[in-house]
Amino acid sequence: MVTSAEIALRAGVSRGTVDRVLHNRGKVSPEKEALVRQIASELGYVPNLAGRGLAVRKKSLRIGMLYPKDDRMTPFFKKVVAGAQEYAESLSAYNAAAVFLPRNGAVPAKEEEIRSIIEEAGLDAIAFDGETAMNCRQLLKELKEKGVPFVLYNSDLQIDGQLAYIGCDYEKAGRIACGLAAMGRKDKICVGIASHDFGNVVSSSARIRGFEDEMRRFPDMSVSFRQFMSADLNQDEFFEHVRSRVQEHPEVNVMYVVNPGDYSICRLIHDIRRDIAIITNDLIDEHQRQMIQSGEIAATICQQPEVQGAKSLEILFRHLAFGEKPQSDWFRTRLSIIIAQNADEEI
Amino acid sequence: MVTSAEIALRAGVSRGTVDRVLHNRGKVSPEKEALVRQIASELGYVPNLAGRGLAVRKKSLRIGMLYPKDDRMTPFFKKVVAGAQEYAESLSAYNAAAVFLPRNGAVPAKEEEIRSIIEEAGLDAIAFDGETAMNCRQLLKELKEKGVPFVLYNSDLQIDGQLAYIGCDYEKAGRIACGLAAMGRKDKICVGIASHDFGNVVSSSARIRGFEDEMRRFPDMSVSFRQFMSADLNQDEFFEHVRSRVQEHPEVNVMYVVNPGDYSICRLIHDIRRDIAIITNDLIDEHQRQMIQSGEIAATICQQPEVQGAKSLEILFRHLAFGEKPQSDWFRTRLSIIIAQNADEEI
DNA sequence: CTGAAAGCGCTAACAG
DNA sequence: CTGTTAGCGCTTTCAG
Repeated sequence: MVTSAEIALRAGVSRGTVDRVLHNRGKVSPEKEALVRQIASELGYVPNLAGRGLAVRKKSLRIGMLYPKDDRMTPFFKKVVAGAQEYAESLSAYNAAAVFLPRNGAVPAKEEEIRSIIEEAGLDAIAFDGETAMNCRQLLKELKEKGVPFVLYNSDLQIDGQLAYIGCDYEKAGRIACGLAAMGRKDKICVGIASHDFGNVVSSSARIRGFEDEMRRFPDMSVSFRQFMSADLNQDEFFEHVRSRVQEHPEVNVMYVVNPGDYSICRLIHDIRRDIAIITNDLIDEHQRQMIQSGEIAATICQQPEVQGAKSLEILFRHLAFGEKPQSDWFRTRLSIIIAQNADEEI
Repeated sequence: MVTSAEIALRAGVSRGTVDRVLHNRGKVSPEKEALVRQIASELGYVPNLAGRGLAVRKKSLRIGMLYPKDDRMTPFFKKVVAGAQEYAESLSAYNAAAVFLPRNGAVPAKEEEIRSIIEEAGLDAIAFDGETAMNCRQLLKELKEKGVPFVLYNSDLQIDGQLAYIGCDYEKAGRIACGLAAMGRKDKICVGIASHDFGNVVSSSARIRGFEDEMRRFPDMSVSFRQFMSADLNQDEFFEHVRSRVQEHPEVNVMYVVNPGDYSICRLIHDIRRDIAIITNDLIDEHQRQMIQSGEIAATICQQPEVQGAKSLEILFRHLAFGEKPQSDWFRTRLSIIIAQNADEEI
């Protein structure tokens, strides 16, 4: 392994100078700078992580993690936060810390509210979930200008300035669901789609788009109905609507239940007609796991919520601590297929 | 974060003594030992990895990685070794190194051959693939007695002495294959099983056992035929046997092709009858990936070969360097389901 | 603009 | 049996 001392020796300068060059910090004469850079690249210098890890303690870094907290969202984001929390423990070795910043997820984010939350916390970097970020565009712009690094996780936003987006490819998730819907079926495939939102949530609509796009591979597949939530419905009425749609469409043999955690809908559908294959997204609940293991739910597509939380912090920390840029501006979490026989895999 | 210096201070001893206690090294008076242990556990002491990482360089550790190398095995073990090699790069930061030790995989391992390979290499720890280990029981016993740590990877052995087994649950892989075979099918499911071995390889027979055991969930599923390799057949004759079996059994609608990399068999089957769903194990070849994406192969179950290589080295290194015992004596690699829509995922 | 030096936490060699 | 010390590679502060 080549060390910075080795480079200093060969370049006839001190380690301090090597460090200044390699971190673009302070002034160094152009000749020395060029020499150091050349020797470093010739020798293939890679800074030692253990050495850095010790030295970085002086920075006392603080990284904020925003997330929506309310009854409906909790199950999914609980797992995101759990993943972040586990990673956060490892930060104490570097004298760094994660600061968890819940916001009221029952109502849309208010930019001023978020601004005060993060200013109060005194942070070196921040992770935003996409839904929160959506209402904070001005704030994000300011962070970019001030040079405070931030990432977006779980759902993306068409802005620039973020260090990375961490999350799955929702269209692909929809395409995988479609592939599973088609698997093994020789007869006509008639799909019902139920989504417990107003049809405007980015993740759901991307999944449905992916599903319907992938349908072109399967000429015998068609969508019989789509049932969304709407403003004039309450929870029970939405359920009733799903029930009647299923009953009105006896030809339906596959239901794509788009939203996470809606296992009560799955039970409802299963109770009407046992021969409908139900495909869902995200496995976040023990009831749901049992329904997969028993066959009530045919398959589920998961998007690694824990990894989303952990990677968001990790990318920010490594950037602050070691100056690392993420390999790509999109860290794609794995989309895994869960069926009865591997439902014990991920929590 | 609590440091060993903090413990030393509170216990009124030196850091050297704390270190001796915490690593069971050298002699310490019983009272001091008890005091140090108590304070350490009260404070929840966790050694700092960065500090250790620097200090461990003095050990100059060498870890051996045995693997079979021949034309037939190469594709799978190439990926194992690639994973190990990538991890090995990170070892240079700790002044440690992995030593790769291929053996002739075309013939069964000879214990004496393996013994001389590893003695020559001068190793602190060794990773054995299960097939090699199977013929080296005496050697493993000696390693255990000498206190040289070793792990088994890819396939397990009923012995004790290894630090861990790193690999998948082959029976579970078979059960997953069965679940996929059943997915969406309402008609009778008739399965043909083809395995490019003599029916005695541990991994294949475990997969078939899992598959057939899981069949009890599906009363309408049955096995029409099983075709293995045998000593009096060459490659082409084996293929011909598979072909006639498929032709003799027009009722077959699912083929379980057990061995990795046998995509030529898959093509053969697909060419006979396009409506047979083919299920395979391990995705190790670009041809195979294309066959999944095009739908010629319906699904594949993968076992993370790269992780097997990397984790084998990691477990040994962390044991030697930091005295860590693995959390469990079986590191289970993930069994993931690959279909056309997610075939771009793992290489 | 540059070098020297201190110190992060841990381990091991060396004295006592 | 126990304390002291050097040093792993890196960053940063302090002099110059």
